Amino acid sequence: MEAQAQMPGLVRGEGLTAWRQIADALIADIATGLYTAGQQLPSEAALAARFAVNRHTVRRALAALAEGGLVRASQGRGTFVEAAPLAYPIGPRTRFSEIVAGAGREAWGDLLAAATVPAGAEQAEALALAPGAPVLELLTVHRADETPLSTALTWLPLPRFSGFSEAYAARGSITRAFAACGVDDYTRLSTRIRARPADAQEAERLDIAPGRVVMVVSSVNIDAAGVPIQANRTLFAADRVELVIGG
Amino acid sequence: MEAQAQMPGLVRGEGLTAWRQIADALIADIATGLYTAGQQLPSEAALAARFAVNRHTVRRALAALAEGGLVRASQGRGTFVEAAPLAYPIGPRTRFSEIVAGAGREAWGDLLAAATVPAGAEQAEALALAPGAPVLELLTVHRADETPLSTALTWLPLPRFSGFSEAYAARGSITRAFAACGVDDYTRLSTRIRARPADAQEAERLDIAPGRVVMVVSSVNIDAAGVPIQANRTLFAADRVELVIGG
DNA sequence: GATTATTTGTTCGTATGTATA
DNA sequence: CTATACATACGAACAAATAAT
Repeated sequence: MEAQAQMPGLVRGEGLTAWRQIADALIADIATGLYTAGQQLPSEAALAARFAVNRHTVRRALAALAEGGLVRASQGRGTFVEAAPLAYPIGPRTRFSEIVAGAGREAWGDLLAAATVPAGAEQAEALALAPGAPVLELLTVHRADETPLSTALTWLPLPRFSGFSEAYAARGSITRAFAACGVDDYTRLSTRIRARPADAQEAERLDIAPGRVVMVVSSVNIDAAGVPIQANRTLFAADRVELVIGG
Repeated sequence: MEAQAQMPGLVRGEGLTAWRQIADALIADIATGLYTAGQQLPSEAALAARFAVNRHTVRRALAALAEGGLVRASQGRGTFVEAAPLAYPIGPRTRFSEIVAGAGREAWGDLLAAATVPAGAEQAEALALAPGAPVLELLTVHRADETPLSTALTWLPLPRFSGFSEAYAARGSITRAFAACGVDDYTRLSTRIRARPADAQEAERLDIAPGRVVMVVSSVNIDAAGVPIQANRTLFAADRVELVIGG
């Protein structure tokens, strides 16, 4: 055993594991701004050389950072510093597009699928419909500057919102699609929040690793007359969003 | 093809998939109390026989229930009904003891540790103190009928709340401890919600497996005069609690 | 479009130290 | 004291995705 102290600050055999010290060093580098949000870290090979350890040891340290949502690895591209989580106010007038735009980022929603389905028990109750009544089900992904923040399943009562899919696909915003359907204003009636690991499909839609945590926000929106117009189950990537109430 | 309608209510080839109908039937069974929390469901084979479908179809239905947190499968043991999460309203007058009591369960908070520490940057800002000013730091666990629902780190400005630890330990409630310190009313100023896996210590305090998801709720409480009296970081076991806003 | 280089992801194998039964 | 399990670390090779040529 020799040549163990080639990297300043990396002390071997003193209780602190090598990967933990490397992780701390990288955390400090990010905190001090040496690496900034969106920036690519040096390759695993380069970091292994810098700290004079095996590439596996660097990978263990990077895994710890990824666990905390600080960085994200992308096969074939590199490892990148994640942006600080976006503060997402939840209230009676929650609007994804306005929140993202207010943070200086560009908002867009992609329509992945649309189908007419009979309302399940939960959706029927939320929308005050008979169970089995036809509703429009939309699967969407919502991005801020190309980064997916959330994915949602949305149910809309159907005779009324038959043209919603096309309006949403063209405008990329629930608010604007509602406006195109004659709904100028709407408010949030109720919100319920849970959290759990993402399954494989959800993870792919949000561009996160399977098993990472998502916050599940179930809500109901009503129009100015108090009629329920939208039941919603939105999954937020917990690493990228912080829900804010009041304040 | 024959013998496809042995189970009442299961209609094939009518838009509703078989697995969706089976899922709805099981949801109804759980809702009506046929299967109760903690109880083991019939085996997949038994359910396949009951609905006259292949076991794969039952598995698809059970996967949908597990997705929603209604049941949990355990390899080699069986599939069990999960306890319904406690609806936990988050608002300006959030009181743990009242919420739990309102659900017909007994609330109690245990004080695990108390210490006088210098305020960190975050706590100092929340409490409008100078960084490093002495604050009382409490580590608590909150139970409903012996089941831990949450664990919290609480910071209180110190000249004012020197007797808080003893008051809390004796009364098992933040609200009652505040009353003992002369604070008759307080309201929640702001709330921020994140979610992540629990580490080993947190998991032990909440009596959950390490890595299970916790919702991290950071809040600030103010007294009737608008003075910040408490900064708080509460971890909820995501399987046991559903946060509710408005409605 | 095809090729090549770069980068992360995965899986072997080996060795060592540490905590536990 | 021994045996077992687990975590840590190094080495090598290959697979898979991406970017540049």
